[in-house]
Amino acid sequence: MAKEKQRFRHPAEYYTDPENSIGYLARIVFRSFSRLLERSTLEHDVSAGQWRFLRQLWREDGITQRELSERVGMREPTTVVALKGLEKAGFITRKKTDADRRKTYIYLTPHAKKLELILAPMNAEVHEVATRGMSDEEVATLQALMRRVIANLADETAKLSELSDIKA
Amino acid sequence: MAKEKQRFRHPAEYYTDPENSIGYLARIVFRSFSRLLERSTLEHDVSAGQWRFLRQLWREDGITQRELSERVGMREPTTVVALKGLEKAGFITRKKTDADRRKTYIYLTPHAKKLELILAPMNAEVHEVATRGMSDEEVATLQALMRRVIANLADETAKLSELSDIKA
DNA sequence: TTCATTTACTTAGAATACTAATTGCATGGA
DNA sequence: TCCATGCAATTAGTATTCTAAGTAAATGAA
Repeated sequence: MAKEKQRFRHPAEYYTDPENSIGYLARIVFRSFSRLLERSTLEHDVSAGQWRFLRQLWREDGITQRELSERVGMREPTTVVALKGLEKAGFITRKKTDADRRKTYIYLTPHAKKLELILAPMNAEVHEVATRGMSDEEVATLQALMRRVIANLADETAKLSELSDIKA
Repeated sequence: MAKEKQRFRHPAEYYTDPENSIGYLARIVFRSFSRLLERSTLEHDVSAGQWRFLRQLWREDGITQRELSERVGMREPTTVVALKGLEKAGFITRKKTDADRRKTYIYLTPHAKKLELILAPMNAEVHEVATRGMSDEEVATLQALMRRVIANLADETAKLSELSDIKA
């Protein structure tokens, strides 16, 4: 049992025991979080997907579609579809200018702006629930470790993309 | 600055700063992880979604569709669609028995069984990349904290479901 | 000036996941 | 025995997300 401390690094564990996989755990965290949040937001006709766009617009109103996509971490076709829904539901309006006629600027309607006071605390509540019984340090540790995982995966993805760019 | 240590528990931070939200971070971890894994598995015509079903079947061959759904954490209609794809691709076969003619048992084909040796280590590799530069202890901490978040959210969801059951 | 390239957005088509409703089968109490 | 109830799988319809390919507008180098 001298190697006991090594057990988390043994590859076999990751596929015989999915419950230990960071990817699997992150999926469950994300989905549980989203579903719980959606229980509240749906009462105001806002889905979890729409919530992510609204959250960004509460911070930065009047940005372009492309900027919004980047901030939210979605591809542009996704944003197109989401904005269609948000526009239809009366949460946003789109505006074009003559300065650059390709760009579309997104603005919140007064209704959507008011919703911030109701919806934004809902996320905070779910966050409180999710971190119940955890100390501030533990929460900070979790955030920091997840960010390191994200950075590691982004580095690797960038490295692999470079390689395939060279091949192409 | 006496309250500096409290900053992670202040609700306002969770919606003015999405980057700190556990839900947001988990989403990025999950998606980065899946995409990186898929880069490798797609070379063997296995998508990230299919991989999750195969992984479970490598552990437990011959279970029912319902059991498979539960283990993988998917709803049954999702499993139906996924299995259709897996069957068409020659990874699984379905069998019915007379004992209970409602049930469908899922079996891996010899081809899919062989793929375990190739595909399973790919997950381990991505896991290695994701946790690069982290000590075994840090990895274990991350896993434990995510599990606590999952347990917290599950508790709350169960509590809310009970409440709505009573109302109904 | 002109046209190749880049940028911003859109469309088309697919994969993955859900809820709600349906079908078919099994089972246990009246 | 029979039927209400419950279980297993499916179908139908929708939402969210993606990639690839397309359109229209702006830009910059020859």
